[in-house]
Amino acid sequence: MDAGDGQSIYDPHAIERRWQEIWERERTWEVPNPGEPGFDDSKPKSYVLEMLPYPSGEPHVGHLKNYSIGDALAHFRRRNGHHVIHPMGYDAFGLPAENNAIKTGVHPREATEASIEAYREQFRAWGVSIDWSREISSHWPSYYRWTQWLFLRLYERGLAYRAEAPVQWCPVDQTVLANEQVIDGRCERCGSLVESRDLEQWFFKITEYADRLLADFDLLESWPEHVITMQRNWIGRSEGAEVTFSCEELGIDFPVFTTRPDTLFGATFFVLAPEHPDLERLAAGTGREDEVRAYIDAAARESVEERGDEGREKTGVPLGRTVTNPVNGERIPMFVADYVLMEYGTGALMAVPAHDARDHEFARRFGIEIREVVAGGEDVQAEPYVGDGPLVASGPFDGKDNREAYAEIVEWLSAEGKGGAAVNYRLRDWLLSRQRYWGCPIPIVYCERDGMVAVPDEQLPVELPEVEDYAPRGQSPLAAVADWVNTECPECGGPARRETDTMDTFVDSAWYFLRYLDPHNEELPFEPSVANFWMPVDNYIGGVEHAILHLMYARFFTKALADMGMLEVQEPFASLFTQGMITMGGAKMSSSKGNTVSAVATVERYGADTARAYVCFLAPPERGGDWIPEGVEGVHRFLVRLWRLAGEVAERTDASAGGGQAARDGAARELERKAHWAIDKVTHDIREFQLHTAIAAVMELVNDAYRLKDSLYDDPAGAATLRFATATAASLIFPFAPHLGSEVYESLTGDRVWETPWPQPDQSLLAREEFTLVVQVNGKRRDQLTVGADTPEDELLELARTSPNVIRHLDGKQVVKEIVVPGKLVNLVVR
RNA sequence: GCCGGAGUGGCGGAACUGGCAUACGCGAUGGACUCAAAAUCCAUUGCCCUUCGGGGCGUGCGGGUUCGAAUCCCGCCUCCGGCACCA
Repeated sequence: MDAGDGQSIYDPHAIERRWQEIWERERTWEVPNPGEPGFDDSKPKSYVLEMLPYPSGEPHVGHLKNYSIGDALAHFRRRNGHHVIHPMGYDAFGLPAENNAIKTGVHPREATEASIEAYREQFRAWGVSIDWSREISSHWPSYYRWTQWLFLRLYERGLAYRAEAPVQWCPVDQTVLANEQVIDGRCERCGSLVESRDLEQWFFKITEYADRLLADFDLLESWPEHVITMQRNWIGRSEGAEVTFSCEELGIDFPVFTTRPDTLFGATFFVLAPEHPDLERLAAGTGREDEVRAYIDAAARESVEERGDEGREKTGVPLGRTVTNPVNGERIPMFVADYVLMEYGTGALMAVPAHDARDHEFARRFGIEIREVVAGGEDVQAEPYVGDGPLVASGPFDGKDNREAYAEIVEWLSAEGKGGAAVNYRLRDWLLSRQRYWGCPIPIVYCERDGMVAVPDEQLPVELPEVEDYAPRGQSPLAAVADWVNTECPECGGPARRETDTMDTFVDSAWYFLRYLDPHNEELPFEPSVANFWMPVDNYIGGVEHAILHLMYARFFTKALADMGMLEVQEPFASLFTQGMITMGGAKMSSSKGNTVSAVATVERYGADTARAYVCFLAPPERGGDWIPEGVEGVHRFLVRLWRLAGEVAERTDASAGGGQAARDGAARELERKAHWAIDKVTHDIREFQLHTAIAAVMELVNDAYRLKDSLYDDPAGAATLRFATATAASLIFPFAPHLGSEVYESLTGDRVWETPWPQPDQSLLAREEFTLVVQVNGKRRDQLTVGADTPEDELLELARTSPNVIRHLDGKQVVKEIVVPGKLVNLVVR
């Protein structure tokens, strides 16, 4: 370690190993639950959580960034006197491991556990301050036992149900997908075009919570506005009316949802979705059966993307039937058309071509009447008019403003029993069953006598059996495991078959943050009193890609648990921080492009401290940033500078000398002020997640120390200040470079930095003694003067007026206005 | 199409409530050290003009408010993200 000139070389690996061993041996980051030894009632709690990783291969720089941000915050909170819980786990179930198993024959458990080991090793090598006593993994029976338990609680409450529904099917992965997992009509995982199928599936009734999921945004402390907006759009609440049209020939009522009850008199046709269950009945006896059936079949064969393409021409087939418009008794023709979605509203709609673009297009194509009922458009025959105006051709409502008429028509409908106000959501129930192996088994059996029966709690977990063949065949590979599938009915003891579908992995991750709080509980998923102490998560940190799915599912579970009396909070995550993605050469990193940066290699080359500090420094953390190899060098150089400075200061100054009382002036005063400025700045910036400027502030402090150090060594007060400034730099960089921070701090103070309270700035040193007065003439800077902070306004003005540079610009003109901003500038306005 | 977000040097970016635009880092240039190089340290670095005092222009574009605008208002342009036949 000795370079021969009395200076030791910065050897990150040796330093990092040393501190990691101490933290591991002393279990430094373990935190007790209330009532356990070491728990201190007087401390506030802080739950700092990064999204748990999906273990695949080894961690990449995105993980490094995620956990570096979270760890910085965890350290900051601890040193500010909080009990900080900072746990780690693995989202271990899921398709990639299973697809890999199909390809290689390696059991998904084996591949996953090898990967978990790689992650664990990296987290240790990075020096992340994790409470390892709380580690969990979603594929452990001790974890998924409680996933199943929670499923059963939801089942009991009718929040988990089985139903046949048109679902989105991925033909490659041979499984259904949740609505949220279909991106642009393609499977989120494999990219293949998604098909529609009618299947019996398990759902969670998240729609029952739609209103609360919207309303409770108000309870959040700090979430990015755009994430809230995305969720709000996803839930897609629409207010409108339900209106019943009836087909008198067959005696069937067809309620429809509309957001425009004011245009009811303009309905000139009626459309059903191709999946509508009444189509067969409607077509029967009209002579159009074949044509209708052919259309339905064609629609079913189409991919979701093809069908959803907005640009394509409208298609449809007349049904040869009519329904009656309740407001005017008019009989209008019925059609089946694929622009109507079965999943939204009632799967049927009233078409008002004059005032809706889609209906307009369809009407033009099929030669249906386009009847204007809201005046104000140019020519509704050519272009639909969607704006406001007085009603026309609307019977008793003629001449009324359409918005006014809206309310009156809804009232009329409800008085007549023909409908009323209604709300609809874009949000669909959460389809959670998957026809795949590597997931949490659904704890249900089917008995010939008793039908669908829940597995009793004491028989949980329903363990995932071993299989030889993971290939999906349209049903779960579990269906082939005869001695697992065939079981006894818990009610009658008779023969029964197990549910062979497994759960979507998003179920596993919808509650994991609660299991961390009480990970060894064998009676319950968590003890409510313990959870109520730690919850909510104070800071949740992760990628924006989870802005909708995971976050909404976790919110839903939290609300359901609150309704069961197991939680007091309504929202799991008080503050959310979404980090931006690190790119390489401006492009997303991917192994196929060959532009990935290995976190492991970076840590091996520069040490964890450099790698961690760099990912926090390269850009504002919420924004993405491009990985620049020279930038890593720059941060490394800074850490080396701090290291060398500390070595020199430790050697040339005396720890006992100086104290804090000696009078400081000149350079010592300047450096002392800078140190307090840095404390203030870093404290503020960490709170604001401005980690890059926090690190920049420490860089400034170190730069100033370098600039001033040679003038400080000879004087005891100066030497003490230099020592203080260097130790302060170590203390402030500790959240980002914990090993170096610990090492330098200890060498200068003999103390462990993480046991040292976060420094407080001396307010009296933050106030400036003098400042640079900017003098402007007509808003243009003409001079700058260094003046005392307490200089009175009239003196500032006088200084400004007499500045030679200013006089040059005043020359003969008349000063019409003088503006003085204390502590900043003087502006003379001349004419 | 609808809903968000962002445009600042050669590059990543900074600027708390309108008050020195470009902190910090990268890159570049010059110098010191060295036989030399690397490393390190020091200096310079928005563009244009300059008699070296300084002057002009500069935060996507065009207007406006103000003593003063990167910041506020109006109208555009571009890029990124989300949703997208949701009645």
